[in-house]
Amino acid sequence: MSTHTREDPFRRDVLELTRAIPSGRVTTYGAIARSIGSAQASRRVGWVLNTSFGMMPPVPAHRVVNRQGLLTGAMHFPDDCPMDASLRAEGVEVVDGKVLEFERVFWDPMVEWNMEHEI
DNA sequence: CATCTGACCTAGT
DNA sequence: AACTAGGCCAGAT
Repeated sequence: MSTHTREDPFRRDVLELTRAIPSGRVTTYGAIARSIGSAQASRRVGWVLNTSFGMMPPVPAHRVVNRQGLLTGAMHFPDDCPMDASLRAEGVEVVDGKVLEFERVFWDPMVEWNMEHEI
């Protein structure tokens, strides 16, 4: 079974956790990776999200940015649904491809997701 | 088949 | 502060 199927635990966890990010908040590739027990695999998180367009239920991949709050994945979004516009529509301020007040907007899955799920 | 690339990050120098 | 190396691993070359 190849690793890009629904069966892959890493992939499954990335999608599940990303769906848990509240509207108006953002988290990071590294935070997701750490939270699902693959601390070094932040690059893979991006790869999984890149395959998540059009999935049902939807995956709010625009809520995942890099550690500095930069919208490093922006170029992979469709022109009619750009990453920065999607964030602004949720009340997240973005200037020059960067989330303003990143520390305030940051949603930490280690705190807000794992604890809730008693991991 | 080998090597490089990338929606990244940490640790070490 | 500015590097570098290493780790992850699917696709592309």
